[in-house]
Amino acid sequence: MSDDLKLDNQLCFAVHSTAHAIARAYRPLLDPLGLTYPQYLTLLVLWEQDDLTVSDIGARLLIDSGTLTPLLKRLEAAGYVTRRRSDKDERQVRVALTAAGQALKAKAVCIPQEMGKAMGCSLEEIGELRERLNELRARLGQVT
Amino acid sequence: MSDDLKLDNQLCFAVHSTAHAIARAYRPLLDPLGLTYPQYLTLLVLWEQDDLTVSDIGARLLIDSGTLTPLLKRLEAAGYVTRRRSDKDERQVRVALTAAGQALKAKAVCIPQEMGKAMGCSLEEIGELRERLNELRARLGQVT
DNA sequence: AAAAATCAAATTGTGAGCAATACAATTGCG
DNA sequence: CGCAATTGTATTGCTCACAATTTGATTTTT
Repeated sequence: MSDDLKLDNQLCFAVHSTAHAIARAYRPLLDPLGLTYPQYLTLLVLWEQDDLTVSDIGARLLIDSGTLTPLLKRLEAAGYVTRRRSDKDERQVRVALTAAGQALKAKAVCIPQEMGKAMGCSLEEIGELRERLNELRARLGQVT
Repeated sequence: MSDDLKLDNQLCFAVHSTAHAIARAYRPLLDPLGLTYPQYLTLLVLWEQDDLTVSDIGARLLIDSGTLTPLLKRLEAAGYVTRRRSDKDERQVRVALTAAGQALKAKAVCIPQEMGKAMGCSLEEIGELRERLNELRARLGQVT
């Protein structure tokens, strides 16, 4: 009898459950900012480069417009971003940070350190693990 | 200027996006069985040990009953499991595989090999990565 | 034995996530 | 130029995830 179907032998479950554990660990840090974890990831993208189209953000986060559109509308409702059609190409919606959205970055800078503490491992360990996961994701093929 | 908030420096994003990539990679394998990825994980638990309560399954998968109850109802509607109140403690709902649910295991045995191919790494690599993720998840603290 | 505390599941409400589809704008080709 | 194909976003419908609350059963306390 093979153990291939045992839950504890599945890499997929290790990744899956760790992703959930991470999202849960972020919650107490993000609640005070009124952000969910995917909203935080979206702002990370915009803090790095402002004024992007919906598909730019989707390409960065590897999610599609069906997920992003309602999420961006909630960020807009919260006053952190603006959404307006591009003049050049009216199919595109450009997403830009508001002053409040930019200001939020200052409150967020401490989050990576907090998470680093919660993860309780060295920077080398983190970097090593991150690289392995990125390789794995790349091998699993690109989206869309 | 610190790079702490750069998306590509975040371990959390590597885990998060790899988890999604894995779920997407499973889809073509699970679609023919009429299963979603979380439903597949649930059946992995039951194939290992049948006749568990909802909380037993939740403890194994690290998810709560609010997620599990509707998922189990869908598995019941698909004819793969039965749900009935325990005689001893009527607060508990015992979940058991039907004949169809047990039979499905035979069709699922090839899935881990298929995924192994898609991931394209050795068994040692997989085991190593799995261990590191499990340690990380443990450090992030237990649920509930 | 009755009341209180505890516990298990289900329910409700919000926020994702994706496939499929729709629709308008743009591009490309004859 | 004109039409078809493509592109970018939005919409719909289904599933998953969790917090908070509710319902009902069991155990503990008095």
